[in-house]
Amino acid sequence: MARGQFSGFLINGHYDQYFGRPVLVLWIRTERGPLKAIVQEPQLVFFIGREVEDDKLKNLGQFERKKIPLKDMTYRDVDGLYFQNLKDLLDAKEKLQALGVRTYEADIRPLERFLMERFISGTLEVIGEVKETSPYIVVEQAQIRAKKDIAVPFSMLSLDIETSMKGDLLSIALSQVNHDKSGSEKNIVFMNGSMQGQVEEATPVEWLESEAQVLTRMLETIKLWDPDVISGWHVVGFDFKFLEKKATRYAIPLTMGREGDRLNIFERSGVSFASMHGRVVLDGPWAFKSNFYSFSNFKLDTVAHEVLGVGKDIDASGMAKVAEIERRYKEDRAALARYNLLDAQLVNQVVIKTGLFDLMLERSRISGLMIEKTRLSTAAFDHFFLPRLHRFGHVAPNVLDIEMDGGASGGHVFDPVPGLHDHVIVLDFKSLYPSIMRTFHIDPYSRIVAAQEVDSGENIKDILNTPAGINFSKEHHILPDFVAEMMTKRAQAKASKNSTLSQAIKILMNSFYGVMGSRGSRFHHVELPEAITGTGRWILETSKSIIEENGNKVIYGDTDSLFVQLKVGEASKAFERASELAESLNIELAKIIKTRFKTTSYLEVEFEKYFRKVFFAPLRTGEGAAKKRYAAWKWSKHELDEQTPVGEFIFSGLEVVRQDWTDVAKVYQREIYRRLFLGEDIKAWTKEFIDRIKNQEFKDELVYKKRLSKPASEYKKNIPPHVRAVLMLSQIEEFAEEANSARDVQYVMTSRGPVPIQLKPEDIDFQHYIDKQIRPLAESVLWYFDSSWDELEGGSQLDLL
DNA sequence: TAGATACGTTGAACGAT
DNA sequence: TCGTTCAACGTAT
Repeated sequence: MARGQFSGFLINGHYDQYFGRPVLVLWIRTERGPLKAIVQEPQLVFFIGREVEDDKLKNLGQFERKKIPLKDMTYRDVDGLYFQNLKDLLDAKEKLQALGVRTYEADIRPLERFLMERFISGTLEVIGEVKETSPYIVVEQAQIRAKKDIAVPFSMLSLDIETSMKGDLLSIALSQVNHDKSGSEKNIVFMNGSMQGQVEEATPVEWLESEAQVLTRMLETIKLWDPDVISGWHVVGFDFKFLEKKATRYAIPLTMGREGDRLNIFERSGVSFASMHGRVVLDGPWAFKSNFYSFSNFKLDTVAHEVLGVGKDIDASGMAKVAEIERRYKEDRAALARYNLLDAQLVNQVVIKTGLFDLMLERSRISGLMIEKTRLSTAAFDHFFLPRLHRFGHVAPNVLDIEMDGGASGGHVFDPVPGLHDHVIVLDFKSLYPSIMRTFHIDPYSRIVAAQEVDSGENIKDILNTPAGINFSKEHHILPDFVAEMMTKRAQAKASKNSTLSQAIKILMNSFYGVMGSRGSRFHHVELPEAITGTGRWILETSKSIIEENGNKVIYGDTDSLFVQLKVGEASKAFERASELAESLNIELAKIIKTRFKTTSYLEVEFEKYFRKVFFAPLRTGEGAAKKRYAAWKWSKHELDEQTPVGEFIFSGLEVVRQDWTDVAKVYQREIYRRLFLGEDIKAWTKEFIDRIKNQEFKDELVYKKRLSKPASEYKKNIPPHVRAVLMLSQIEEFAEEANSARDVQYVMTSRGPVPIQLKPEDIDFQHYIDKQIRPLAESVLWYFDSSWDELEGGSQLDLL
C-alpha cells in the first residue's frame, strides 16, 4: 500500500464500525476524484462532575474515567468518560440521566466533535494508506487536518420523474453538469414505453419496457456518472418518495449512494429529508429557502422565469398539467421526454445562475458544517465556540439541560407620526447585533467569567455592565473575537467583490443572536439576548437624543434604523447633510460608550437612503400611525437636480408587499400612493376605479392566496375563509385528494362565500372587493385629506343625479 | 438532525344587548 | 346588532 496525500472539500460523512472498531468515514471531493477517508478510533467522550462517585458508574459497560483540567460553566470540576464505541456512550448517557447524574456534551456526535476540535471547515487535507483508486480513492488510517483555500469542481446531477395520475412511472430524466460552469452536460431520458413522436438529438431517450427497467437504468446511470450532488425540485418529498415505493414493489434497492448504499429518507417534524454516502442531496425550493433567496413563489416555473427568463415547456399547473403529461405519454412520448428533460435542466441552471450551490459551499467553509447541514445555526455556533471554550478550560452542558425561561424582549420600534413627511433620511446601523456583541463583549463565556468575578469579588474592574444591567468580562471572551474576525473577512470579501463569501458571513453573523436566544442551543441564557436587545434599545434611544439635540427630528425607527427629518434649509443638500449626520452620530456614540463603559465602539451608522416623501398611514384600529407600515418616494442624488424626478416607490409592510391581498388591491394601492406623492387627484380616480371593478375589468386580479399552517380538517377553533375554500374543494371527489394535502389555497369571493379557483366560479361578489380590498386602502390616504369613503360614495351618487 | 421578537389586519366566535 | 377577544397569517427587522 502506498501512502498518499490529498486535499479537497468535505461532502459528508458518518460514524461507523469496521471489524468491531469505531471509525469515521469522510467523503471528500478532491481534484483527483472522489475520496473515502477512514479515520480510526475517533475520540468518544463526554463529561461528568468530579464529585460523582464511581459507584454510580458501575453498570455503564466499558469506559475509562480520567481527571481532566476542565470545569463546567458554573466552575465545577469535571472528569472525562472515554468509550470504546458510540453505542456504549449513548447507553451510558441514558443510564446516567435515569440516575439523575448530569452529563456534559453527551449530545455531540463523534464526527462533529472530530471536525470542530481540528478546526476543520469545509476543506481539508488527507494523508494515509491508499487502499484503492477506483471508482473512488479509499484512504485508510487517514489523518485529517484543516486546509484552507482549496477549490474543487463539483458535479451535479438533476433528477426529475414524470408519473401518471394513477401512479405509474412514465419516465425519468437525468441531467448532469460540472459545477465549474464549463458547460459540459450529460443528458438522458428513460422512457417507460416504445418510441413515439419526433425524437431530437438534444433529447436522448432510452425506450424501455417496464417501470423496473427504468429504475434499473437510472441507478446504473447514477453509478456511472458518479455525481457529487443530486438535485431536483421537491426531489425528496416527491421523486425520491415515489421511487422508493416502486423500488420496494420491484425489490430493487435504491442504491444511489457512492458506495452502493441505499437512499435514506427520513422525517423531522413533518419535513422529509434524504441522504446518502458521498453525495449531497440538494432539494431546490428547500435549499433556496434555507439560503434566504426570495422569489414570487417557489414553483420551478416561477423561479426559472425570474432567474433565467424562460419557462417550462408545459404552461399549466395542477390537473391541467397532469392531463397534458398523460396526453403526451399517449400521443407524443418524444415531447414528454423533452418536457421531462427540460425540467431537470432548469434545476441545474437556476442553481448555477443564482450561485445557490456556491453559497452553500461558502457557508460550509465559514461555518464548518457539512454542506447539507449549513442551515443548523446552533450547530454552527457549537462548531467554533466549543473548541475555544475547551481551551479556556470549560465544558458545555447538553442542550436538554438548558433551563427554560421567559425569553427576552426584542428590538425597539418608535411610534411614527402619522401622515406625509418631506425630506426624510434613513440611517441604519450596520450589522447592529453583531457589532453590539463585539463592542459590549456579549458572549456566553464572558458572562460566566463576570459572574465568577462578582461572586469572588476579584478583578471587579474587568466587569462591563451593559445598559440592560447585565455583566460581561472585558478581557475574557470568545464570541467578540470571532465576530471581529468575521467582520474583517467580510470587509476583505467585499473589497475583492466576493459577494458570495460576504453573504455567507452575513448569514452566519446574523444567526448568533438567534442561537443565544434559542432554547435549542446549549449556550442559551436569557441574559445573552436580553443584553443584546437591551443595548440595541439603548443605542436607538441615545441616538435619537443626539440627533434631536442637534435640531433634527426623528420621526420613526425600527430596531436598527432611524428616520430623520431634515430641516427646511437642509433639503437641497440632503445627501451631504445625511452623511454628516451619520458621521457625527458615530463619533458621539463612540464618545459616550468610551466614557460610560470604558470600551471601544464598533457600532457603525450608515446613511441608507433619502425619501423625498414618506407616508405613515393611521392605524386602522386605534390612535396614531401603524408601525412597520409605510410608503415612500425614494430619490437618488441626481434626482434632486432633475425637472421631473422619477425616483422609486418603496412599500414596507403595506398590502402591496403582502401575498395574501389580491392583485386588484395592489394595483390600487401602488397608484394611490403614486398620486399622493406626486400631488395628483385621488378622489375622482378612486370613484372611477370602483366603477371599473363593478364593470368587471379586474376579473383576473381578484384571487386571494393564502397558506395553510395545517391540514384543512384540523382547523377547530375557527374556520377562516381560506380554510372554508379548501373544505369546499375536499367535498368534490375530483379534487378531494388535492384538497386534503393542500398547503396553500387560491380562492375568490362569491355570493356563496369563498370558492377555490379550481371550481371556476362565475358569481363573483364585486362589492366585497370594493368594501374589503379597496376601501381600507383608500381610507388610509383619504384620512390625510380629512376626507372619507362615504363622502366619495356620496359624490358618486350626486354625479348620478 | 430547534435562530429571535414586534407588529397589524382580518374575520370567526362569542356573549351581551 | 354590536363590541370584544383571539386565531391565523404574513410581515419588518
